[in-house]
Amino acid sequence: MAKKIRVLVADDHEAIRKGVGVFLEATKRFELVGEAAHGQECLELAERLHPDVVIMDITMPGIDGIKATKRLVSLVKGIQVIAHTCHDDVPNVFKMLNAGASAYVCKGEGWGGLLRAVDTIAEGRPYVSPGIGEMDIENRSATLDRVLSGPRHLTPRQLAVLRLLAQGKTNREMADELHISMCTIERHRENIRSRTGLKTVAELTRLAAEIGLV
Amino acid sequence: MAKKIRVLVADDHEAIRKGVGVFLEATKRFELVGEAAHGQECLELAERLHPDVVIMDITMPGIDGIKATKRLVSLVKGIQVIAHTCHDDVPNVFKMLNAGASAYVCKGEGWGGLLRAVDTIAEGRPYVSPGIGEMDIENRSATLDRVLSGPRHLTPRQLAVLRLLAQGKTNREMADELHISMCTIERHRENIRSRTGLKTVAELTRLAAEIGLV
DNA sequence: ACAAAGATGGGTAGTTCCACCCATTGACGA
DNA sequence: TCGTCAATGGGTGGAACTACCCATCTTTGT
Repeated sequence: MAKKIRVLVADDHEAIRKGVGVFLEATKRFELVGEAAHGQECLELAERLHPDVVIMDITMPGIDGIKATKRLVSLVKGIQVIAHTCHDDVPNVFKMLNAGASAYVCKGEGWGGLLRAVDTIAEGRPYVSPGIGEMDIENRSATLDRVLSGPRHLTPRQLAVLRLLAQGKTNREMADELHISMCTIERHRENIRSRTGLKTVAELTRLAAEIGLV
Repeated sequence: MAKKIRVLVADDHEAIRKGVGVFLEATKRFELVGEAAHGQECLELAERLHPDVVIMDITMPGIDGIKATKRLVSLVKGIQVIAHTCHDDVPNVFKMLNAGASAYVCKGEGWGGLLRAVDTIAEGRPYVSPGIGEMDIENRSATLDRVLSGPRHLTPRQLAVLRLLAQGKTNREMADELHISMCTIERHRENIRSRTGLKTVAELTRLAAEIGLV
């Protein structure tokens, strides 16, 4: 077997870090080179240790996983980031992938998910846990590409509004649920319309269904 | 082999009748006992010849296939009706099945579909061409049952409006497409709302998707 | 023959949404 | 630093939809 893959784990829960560490060592294929409890520590360790892969949580005190990922990919050449969190909603998946992560593994998937993720990105392909919005990063449709990347992509906030809209919520209900004013909801809907070219609720609902928001 | 199954064909296109006839005779399992070009002729022949199975088109001059089926099943004891048409929309499927048809075969399926239909209904089970709204008459969901049967079922016209609604059409566009006034469209939507309990376009769109209308 | 149900058409008042316009704030990258 | 973009909040006029009311006509089943 070739040289072990050097891994850095960033998670604010010690139990998770230790668990991942035990798993990694048990496979004999990985080497745990460091642990970080927050984004700042993660950046420092990564710069000093130059790991091959960083397993990154999203919710961490201070610099969160999304910001840390953005900085990591421009800071450490060739580093691979695996998002490993319990947030299984689509907006967070894409925030992490857009930030530069190569994989997204739901904690609920267990250790096997991490192993598959590492294997997959080692082949240069992105990986997303099965069951997240029924979406496969490799088989995503042209619609998915159009909506979630490129110049006319939808922002996370817009996706959140689209999801609520597809659930049948009115502007008033969406405003209450997102704790913002109705004016802002209409603004988001306006932007969604101009970017997707779809104006009726029915069309937007089917779009939401296509990309796995409902 | 047991006695041949006696078949009556009702279709306003002669080419279809002859084609079905040739196919039936070729199998050595069926006997073509008569041909009808419209509903009235079909009823008369069926009453006189007492066939085992009637292969019935929907669009026929005078008495159409749906009316003819309703009368046939109460007129000729134990007769089986196979709907055989090019209308592959769900409302027509259910109109025929509710009228008393035992099977629904799309003409696009070819002769093999008819053969499978006869085999299936010979075992006492209903048959519907695969690919029609992705719906299996045996595995239909609770939603499908609720919407298409019972005291709160949707009428064919209401299903038509629901389908157009789910496609993103406005009331005016639906009115033009169905050649009725906007007032009637609103009336249908009102009835759909009261029967399903769903009031937003998003909810109705998802319902339409569930039952295979889109 | 009669009742029930479906389909058709109309009116009116109120609510919601659409399509434009305007602005400020914060974060990020060139 | 400066420009861009996302997110926030606001206004205004018109279009669309909702929730009620009313009716006639046909078909269907009893």
